[in-house]
Amino acid sequence: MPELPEVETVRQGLAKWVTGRRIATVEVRHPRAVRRHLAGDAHFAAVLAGRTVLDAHRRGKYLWLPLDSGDAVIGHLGMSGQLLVQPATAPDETHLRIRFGFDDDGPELRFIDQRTFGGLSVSEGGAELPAEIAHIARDPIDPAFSDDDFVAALRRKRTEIKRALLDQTLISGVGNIYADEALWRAKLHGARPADALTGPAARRLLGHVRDVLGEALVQGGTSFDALYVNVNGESGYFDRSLNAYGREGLPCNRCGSPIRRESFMNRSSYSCPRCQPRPRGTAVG
DNA sequence: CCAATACCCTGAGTGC
DNA sequence: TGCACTCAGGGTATTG
Repeated sequence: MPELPEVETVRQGLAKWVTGRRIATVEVRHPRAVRRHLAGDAHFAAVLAGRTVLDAHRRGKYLWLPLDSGDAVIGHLGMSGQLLVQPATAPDETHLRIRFGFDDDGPELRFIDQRTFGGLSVSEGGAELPAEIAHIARDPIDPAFSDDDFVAALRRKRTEIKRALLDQTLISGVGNIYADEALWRAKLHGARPADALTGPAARRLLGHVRDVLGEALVQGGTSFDALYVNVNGESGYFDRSLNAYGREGLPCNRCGSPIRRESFMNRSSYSCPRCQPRPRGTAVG
C-alpha cells in the first residue's frame, strides 16, 4: 500500500529514468486508468505525444511529471498501482493500464494497477503545481512544512487523532500503516480527540510521524505482497521494522502485551492495549 | 463550513 | 471443486 515512502521511492526512480525523455506514444489499455479527462483516452494520448518530461515531483501520495508544454502528467498509485520502467520487449503485465513509449526507443514507462484505485491524468498548465492537487498539504519531510501550523491545525480538529493523521489536507503522505506506527511510537490511541492533545504532545506525535516516514524511506518503503515495488520492480523491506501494523496477537515490542486490532473507518487499526489505552468513555470497536 | 460516511475495484483468503 | 463472503484502503462525492 503505497504511502509517502513508497511514492517517494517511485518518484526518485521516475526522475532518474524518465527525465529528459520525449514521449512518442501513449497507449491507454483501461479507460478507468485515465482520470478527469473528459475529452477521452485518445485526446489524453494525443496531448502527451511529443512532449518531453522535465522532472518528477511529488505532493503527498501524488506524483506529477512537468512537461515542456507547461502541462503535467499527474499520477496516483491508489491501493495497488505501480509505475514500472520496462524494456519494450518485456511481456505485458496482467493489469497493464497505460503504456508510454519514448522516441529514444529506450525502456517504456508502464502504469499497472490491479484494483484501479489509482490513475493518471493531465493537468493543463500544471507543471509548477497542478491545481488538481493544490489542496493536498505538504508532507512532514518537505522542508517547507510548518510544524507550528500543523500543530495548531491538528488541535483545532474536532475529530480523532488517527482520522486527522489520515487527512491529506492537514498533513500528507500518511496512510493507515504509518499512522498506526506513529501512534504506537507516541503511545497514543488513535481514538483520542485531536483537540484534547496538548501542544507538546502534538509536537511529539509529529516527530514520530516524521521519524517513521523517514526511516521507511531509507529502506525503500514497505512491502507485504509485492504489489508495491519501485520502478525497477524491487520491494522495500520496512515491513520488517513494523511495531503495530498487521501484528494482531503478536507481543508488543515494548511491553509484550498482544497487539490488538480494532475496526475503524472500514479498515483496521493496530495498537498496544497497554501502551496505548483507549480514551476514557469509548467503547472497543 | 466541517465531519462522517459511501463508494469505487479485484484478487487472495476462508468457511462450508 | 466451487461458491459466497470478507478483507485490503486512498481519495472523492455525497450526506448529515
